[in-house]
Amino acid sequence: MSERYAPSEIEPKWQAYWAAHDTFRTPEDPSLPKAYILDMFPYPSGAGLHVGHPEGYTATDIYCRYLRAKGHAVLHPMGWDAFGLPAEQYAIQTGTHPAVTTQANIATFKRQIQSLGLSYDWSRELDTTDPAYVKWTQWIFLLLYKRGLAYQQEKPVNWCPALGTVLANEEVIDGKSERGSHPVVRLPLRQWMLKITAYSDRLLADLDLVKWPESTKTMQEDWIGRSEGAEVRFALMDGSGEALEIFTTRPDTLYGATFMVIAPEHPFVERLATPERKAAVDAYVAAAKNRSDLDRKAAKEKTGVATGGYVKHPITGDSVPVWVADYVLMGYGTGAIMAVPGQDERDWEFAEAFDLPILRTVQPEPGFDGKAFLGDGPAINSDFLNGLPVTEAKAKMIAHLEQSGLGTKRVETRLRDWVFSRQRYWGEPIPIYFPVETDGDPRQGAAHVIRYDQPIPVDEAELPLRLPDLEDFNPGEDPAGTLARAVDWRFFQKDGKWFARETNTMPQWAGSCWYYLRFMDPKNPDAAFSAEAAKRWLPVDLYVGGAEHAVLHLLYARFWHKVLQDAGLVEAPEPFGRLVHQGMILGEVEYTAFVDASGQPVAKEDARPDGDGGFKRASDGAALKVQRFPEEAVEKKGAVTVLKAQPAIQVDARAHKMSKSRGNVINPDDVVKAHGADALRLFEMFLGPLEAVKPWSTGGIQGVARFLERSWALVQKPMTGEAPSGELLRSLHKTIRKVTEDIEALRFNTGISALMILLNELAKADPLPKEAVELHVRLLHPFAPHLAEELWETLGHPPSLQAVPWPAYDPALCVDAAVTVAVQVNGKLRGKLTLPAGVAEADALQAAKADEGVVKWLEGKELVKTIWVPDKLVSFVVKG
RNA sequence: GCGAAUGUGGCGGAACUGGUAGACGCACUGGAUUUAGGUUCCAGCGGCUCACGCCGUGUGGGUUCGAGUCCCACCGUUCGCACCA
Repeated sequence: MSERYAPSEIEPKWQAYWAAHDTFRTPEDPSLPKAYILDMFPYPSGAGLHVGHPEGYTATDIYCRYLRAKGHAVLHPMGWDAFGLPAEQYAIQTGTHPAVTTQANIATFKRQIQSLGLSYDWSRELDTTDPAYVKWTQWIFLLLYKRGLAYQQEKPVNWCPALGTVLANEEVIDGKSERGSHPVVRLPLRQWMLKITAYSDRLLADLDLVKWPESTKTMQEDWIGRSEGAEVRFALMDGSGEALEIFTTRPDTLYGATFMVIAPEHPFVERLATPERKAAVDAYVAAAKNRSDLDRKAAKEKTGVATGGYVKHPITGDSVPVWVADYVLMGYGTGAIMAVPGQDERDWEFAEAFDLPILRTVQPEPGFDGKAFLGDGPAINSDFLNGLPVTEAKAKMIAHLEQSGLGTKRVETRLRDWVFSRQRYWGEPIPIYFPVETDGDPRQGAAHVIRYDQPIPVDEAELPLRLPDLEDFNPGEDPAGTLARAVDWRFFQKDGKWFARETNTMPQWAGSCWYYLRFMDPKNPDAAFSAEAAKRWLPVDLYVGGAEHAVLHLLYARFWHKVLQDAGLVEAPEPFGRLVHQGMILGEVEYTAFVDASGQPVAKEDARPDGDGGFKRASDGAALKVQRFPEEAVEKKGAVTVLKAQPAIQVDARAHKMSKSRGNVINPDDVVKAHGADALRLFEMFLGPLEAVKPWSTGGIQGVARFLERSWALVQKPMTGEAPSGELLRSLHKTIRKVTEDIEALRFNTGISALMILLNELAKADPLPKEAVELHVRLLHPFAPHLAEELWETLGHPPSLQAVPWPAYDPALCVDAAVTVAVQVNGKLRGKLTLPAGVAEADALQAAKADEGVVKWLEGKELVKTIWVPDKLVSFVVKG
């Protein structure tokens, strides 16, 4: 052993020890309480690990090491979400097969993760691109298909020519692809859809069963967007007997419906447009079709045109004019609304813009001077509803509509079915094929028709359906995707007939929808996972991952889980019992100010956005740029930070997201090299609460590195065999309690702080009881496992420390013998007393009154009230 | 615009159900050790004040003997959603 703490020596040593001894293999013993602790598995990008990854991973690692020491059977696996666009794009550019790139990236990620000493059971490692895994992803797809939850639909989708793929709405940001910012156009295409909407009620209701951050639950609720209302039929006036169906959440306001609005894509547009209005309507519809989402968002003014047509009000029988406007969306409800300007802001705006009548049907509260009134109040102008508050009026109207056959109660959700196919190469092939009508060999270019209306599932025995090997990964111009070009793979003969395979592949979400299930039973060749494994391990007890997955991944995985539950494969209704999002680690704080072309700093107040993402000087329009200043060049002045050289110039002090372009990325490899994995782990945990967003600080790591060195030094000191006693004993028990409670609550920053306090005390102890040092090492173990193992060995114990039970504390020893009692007079602190714990009220009051700091504040005053908080505080209220 | 979170020293952050604000660490200052730098150790470190003391948890009000913590209004920052009928 070397003289000094040398992480570069001890860390590889213990990593090798753990690997050789299978220290973290999941115990089979069913008598142990189970704990399934899961990290969101990463996409192994070419950039390698980021300091953000170890944050969540270290948190779960600490928790797992603690639980093992507490005697739990811990399942803590790691794997790779390895399908994905970057590998495919790299393949397109270089011709390297995505599998090759993916495996190389996985190797890098694995090396980096292992260098952090994380306690994964690597025997359960999985990779979503592994055919043995793909087989079961496809199997689950077929399960969905057979349960009627997967269907094909021609859909206008977001076709991105540059990526050669269709993107989900949520993957399109401002009309560009989320990855790569390529332009996106709308195009109708045959798609596989998953009927997630069939589960919307359960996905909503079962959020009550899980311990998740409230914000995440709210986001899922909003995403599902359930609203109750009614479907109402307004008869067409053309004598066809057909009706315009609308959805409303405010059936109580039916009497206030002064006009109707339908979406430009609504099928009735043609029928309702009168000959004299047809040209205007057609022009509006055509314009709406060409408007990008960006334009639609940017336009605040309501636009629309009257069709000239009318429908019949179901109750009053009045003729109601029908308008076309793009503020009504075809994708929600029925694509048609009854406009009630009196109680709806959007309808009010539209009515004002086009001079349409407005009728209030809810009495606004006195003094209300707004426009549309959305609040509660008695119904007015509404015949049989008059006087009823909103909720009752709604119910009464729905009952009336149902009785008279004019409408029905209806629940609408914002959630839409999930577009599940991608026109990509690097994904799981969808295990479906179709009959082909042809006279020749379609592989040779014979004319053929693929009967997409007759899908046939691939036989389970034939799974996995593998991807063909290609040399050219270019998607080409065919939106049907890369696989459409692989004709030898695509077309095949069976019993003399030709068939064509589905050329769409699954989205990246597919693999991550069920990986937590495969981890329970990763090598099973006969099933996705066994029933026993599911019973033993589900649900996941703690799931840690980024908040960016708050909606999509977590909602999709819950959906699949519920389908599997219905199929009898899992019992637990929810996959993830407790969920925590680690906060992002930002780059180091940067100081910036505007400068002009000559490099002269310019005050913030003189800068204006130039409308092009940049800034200009207000006075002369000269272009300004944002310049970084070193920390030494700035100082804090009052509430603001300014340049030292020019205190009139205010600088912006803030931390930014780490990004390659900003050049503020911290590579964990560098930190490990400089300070060791234990220091990196400890520092990331010490930075602040796990859930908080926090800036990295290169200097700050010194603090934890010093702490580790001092822990090392402590163990090199002479020790006594005598048991700890007195205040030291109490400190030890208090620290055990604090660290235990903090680990349970994932409050690692304060837990580490408690260890630092203990170390400071131990460093001063003379004599130094060996037992106390051992306790420090045992408590340190989950946080800095390499050092703790090394010190445990130095102390003369056989490895591994992981096998040593977690220390227990005696609550009786967690209280101090003496307490400090604060004395307040009229709420202000006037003195402090040191008294024995559990002191009687009378004794404390007597001591307080006698305290010299307090006496002068009581003299000559009348004592009105005395408050006694045991062991804490005496408060006197005086008058005069 | 709507929704959620958040605001505490120069910095990251502590503070259990209202009860000693600033734990722990970084940076900084002084001292010891050292040829020197670094390391290590000791001490100090919210602001004002010679001091008694006063002020201080984004701002302004309120409740309370007592508010970082509870209530009301506002401001800033971050995240999410964005015409969802």
